[in-house]
Amino acid sequence: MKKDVPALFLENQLCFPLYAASRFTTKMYTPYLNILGITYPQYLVMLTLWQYDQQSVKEIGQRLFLESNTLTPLLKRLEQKELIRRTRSPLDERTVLISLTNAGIEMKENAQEIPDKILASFNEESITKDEFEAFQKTLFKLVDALNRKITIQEKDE
Amino acid sequence: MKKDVPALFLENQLCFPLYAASRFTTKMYTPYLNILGITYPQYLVMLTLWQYDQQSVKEIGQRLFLESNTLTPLLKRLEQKELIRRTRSPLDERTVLISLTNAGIEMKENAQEIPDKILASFNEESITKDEFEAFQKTLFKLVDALNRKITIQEKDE
DNA sequence: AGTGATTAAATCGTTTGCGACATAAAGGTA
DNA sequence: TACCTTTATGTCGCAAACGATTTAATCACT
Repeated sequence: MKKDVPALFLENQLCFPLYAASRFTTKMYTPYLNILGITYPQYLVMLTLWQYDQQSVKEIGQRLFLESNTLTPLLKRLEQKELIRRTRSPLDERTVLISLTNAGIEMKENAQEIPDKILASFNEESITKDEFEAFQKTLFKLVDALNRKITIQEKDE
Repeated sequence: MKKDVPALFLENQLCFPLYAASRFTTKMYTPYLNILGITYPQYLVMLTLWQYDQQSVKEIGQRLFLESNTLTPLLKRLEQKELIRRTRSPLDERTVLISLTNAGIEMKENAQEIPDKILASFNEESITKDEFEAFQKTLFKLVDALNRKITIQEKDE
């Protein structure tokens, strides 16, 4: 006597909304990022560089949960835009160190206003501050839990 | 005297976790979907067909917030796998009606267990039921709000 | 020093996601 | 009916994601 629709409906209620919300938020950023001439994933890489300065591809990957197969081409595009530099580490020739160019550093100024504008467009929404903070908190826990699960999953193979 | 890091850090706290959570959840499904031989977006399309039966590309797009430029190729792949049929509507030759084949209908049985397994793997997590439900609720509101914003944004152009 | 395992990037192929545009059918109006 | 607009798909090109594999450097251990 298993219920039929509910299961396939219910699951829709976590994974799919996350997928939709993620795509929507990316879209919210797009007009602002177009002005800077970068994409959303490229913006995430710039964020890590603005925050933590020079670091290896590996480290960027650990922060964004991405690997070299995604990052290498993306970083090459940022290099072409002359926002970053890619240099082999003299200490370990395997690692590629990513650092900001002057143009990359300067872009931070113009990027500064983006979070404000995104947040501002939510001011009139029916989501209270408490609700928002609780949401954030659970979201963090979720990302953390998922990250652990995925890591286990990968180890199994 | 603007604070520098916080803004670019704070914004990191909504858009990026959503992006990460979405990618992680997709990854959680992958091993189960591999058995069925479909991808996660293809699974979402199958879900709408299992739930609402025959419908147009447009309708599927409205449910998943996707457009024909994404759906058409994806649907052709599902057609190649003989899970769906694509037929022009006789009433309106512009619309393409998507319906399930027998194989597509049968796959529902095997897909049934997936949500359970995903949920089960969260049982031991430190997220309470109340917390989870509050999270879901806010997530829905967020998707709704974002959807409205995006629609306005697109109208502006 | 020599050699097998590990590690960091990179490459390759496939599928998405999406902006911009094309095509063809249907609707609306003079 | 002729013509203009709207609508539903589809095509194209680019940029992610990501599994699988490759390459080259470093490590670990004898």
